[in-house]
Amino acid sequence: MAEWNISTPTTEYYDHTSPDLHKIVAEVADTPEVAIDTETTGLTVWRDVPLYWSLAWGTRRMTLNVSALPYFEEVFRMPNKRWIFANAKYDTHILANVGVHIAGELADIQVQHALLYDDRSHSLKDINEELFGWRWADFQDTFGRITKKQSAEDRIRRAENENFPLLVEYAANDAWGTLQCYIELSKQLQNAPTHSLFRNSPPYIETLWDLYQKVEVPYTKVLWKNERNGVLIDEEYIAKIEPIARQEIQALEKAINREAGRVLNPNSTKQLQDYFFGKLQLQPLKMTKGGKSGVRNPSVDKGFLEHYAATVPMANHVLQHRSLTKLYGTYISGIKELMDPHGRIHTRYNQDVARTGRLSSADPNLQNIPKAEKDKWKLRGAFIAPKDRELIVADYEQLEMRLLACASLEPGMCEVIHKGWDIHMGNASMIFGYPYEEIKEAKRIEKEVKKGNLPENALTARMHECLIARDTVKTLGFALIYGMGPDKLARALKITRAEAEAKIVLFNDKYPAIEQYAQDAVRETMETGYAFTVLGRRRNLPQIASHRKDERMQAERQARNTPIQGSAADVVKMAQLVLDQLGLDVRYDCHSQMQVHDELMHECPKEGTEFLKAEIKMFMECPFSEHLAVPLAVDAGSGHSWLEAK
DNA sequence: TTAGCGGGCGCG
DNA sequence: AAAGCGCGCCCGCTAA
Repeated sequence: MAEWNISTPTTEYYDHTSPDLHKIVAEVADTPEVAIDTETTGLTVWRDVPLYWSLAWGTRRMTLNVSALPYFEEVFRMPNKRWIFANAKYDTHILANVGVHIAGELADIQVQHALLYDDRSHSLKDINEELFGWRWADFQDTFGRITKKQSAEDRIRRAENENFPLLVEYAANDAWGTLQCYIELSKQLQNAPTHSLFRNSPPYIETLWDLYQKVEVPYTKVLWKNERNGVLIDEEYIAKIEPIARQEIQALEKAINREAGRVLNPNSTKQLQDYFFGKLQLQPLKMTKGGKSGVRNPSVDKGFLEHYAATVPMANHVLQHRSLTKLYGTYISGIKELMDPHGRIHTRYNQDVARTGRLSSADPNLQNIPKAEKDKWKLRGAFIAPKDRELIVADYEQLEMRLLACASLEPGMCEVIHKGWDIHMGNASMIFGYPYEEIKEAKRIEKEVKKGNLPENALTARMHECLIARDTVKTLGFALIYGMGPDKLARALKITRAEAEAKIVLFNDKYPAIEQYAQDAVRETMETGYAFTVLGRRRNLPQIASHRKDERMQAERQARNTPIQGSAADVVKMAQLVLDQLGLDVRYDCHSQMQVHDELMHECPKEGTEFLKAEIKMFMECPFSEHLAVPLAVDAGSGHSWLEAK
């Protein structure tokens, strides 16, 4: 009858009154690997609690009432157990909310699945369908849709009364499906050989199982701690900005309506297109992609608006309106709902979404908060340390460039790094021939002029040339390895296409190993089907053999980029693991609370700041040190807020 | 009323 | 003919 390739034993049910409960507790205590899942009041990790939970091992599957949870407390404290989850961080937050802390290992089938099949969905139900052809009704189909009026708790409570067996079956399916996936995916990981991007690679990664078990499993707990700690938000700071921001936005909207002579919503792409290209008959600079319908329209993006900002008042107004409303919606009016009762926000770090192995961050996304230079309200100033504590912010200096040097072994670039030169100034010197000291001096003078300590004319024409060379080479480096075309490069550098092409030729002439690396990366991906990182993480790129040229070219650019971006992610990940293993939290009350790709933020007692800053810097610089052709460098600062610490 | 998509844009 | 990569969020628009 069943179409799926999986058996589903009869489901057991227990609560605190079940006479056999002590037997189950004893059995779980004797079982080394147990799958577990929770059904909860909602999805907010710092607030919601379990209502039911389910277990599966061997041929047993059961749903338990939350009232049975306390009887397992000792079992959860046992250190040598492996608890198998689908999205381990979520369930362990929910359990921690009722005082249950898991000492054993946190296995996660979503993380496993992401290592093997980076380009597919990693949700529990999708994985089961993919592996076994087994799909059971999801939460919504079982309990009804969660809306503003009907919470997850409401839905489950109703099922409790109306169709209890259905609830019991649903919860047990989740744990059972998780267990079956774990068994299958573990096998597949063990049978998946991999290798490092570098020949002199870390020797401890031979299969994807090694990567999973040695890196990703402990990393889940590190992320859990980061999420749990959260970051303190200065509520007064936000409250002070809010009315000012709202007023500025309203003033701009008034100006826009006056200019248009009617009500014009500046957030509407369509209305803007009508205005600029219909009413004003402006010349489009480029077209949008067209999307599903394939209808390409003239773009009203930032580039277009900036082009007309000086001559068309509306363009200038819309430009300002965009940057203000973006910040307001996301970080001023939006952030309050995400704060816990102690004023902290708890972002979710997603370990299995970015194809390169990077993290992503959501609710809120802490990885795209504006930099201070661009942000008139200085939102980073709202991220603070509590009284008597301090924030330490440490970030890698040009991590991707250093890894590119390692991957390409380009002698010029390696030399620049070994000399301890600033990478972009050094590269500019190597490629355009200006003496390094002269570029450095030009940069110094520029800084003084900007500060107002020196007059404008302190910057000579020659110095100006030096600075242009430095900016050019910085853009060139990123552009070329990732496959940017000469057209876009010309636009980025504000030069002609012919000039851009000449600069590309010069760059490749002086740094030939860079383009060689890129070609090797593409060739390896064509041969193996994968792009590899330093830890042997691999990204499936089947489109590299596509007969469609645009698809193939995109895959080629991804094949160039992934080893660098992914290896950078590996480095930071290893650094976080090392810092966690040092036990800075238990030994010095110093807690990691944020990762922004190449930057880590810790919160510590004020008096420990200087020591801990040095400690963090040292251990961030050490991952893979014996395997890399050039050293890594970390810049660490501290302060009361994110703004001050940088 | 809601879901999904696309445009646009912030970060590294 | 045209070509950086990787994310998440806001908004408007459209379909159901």
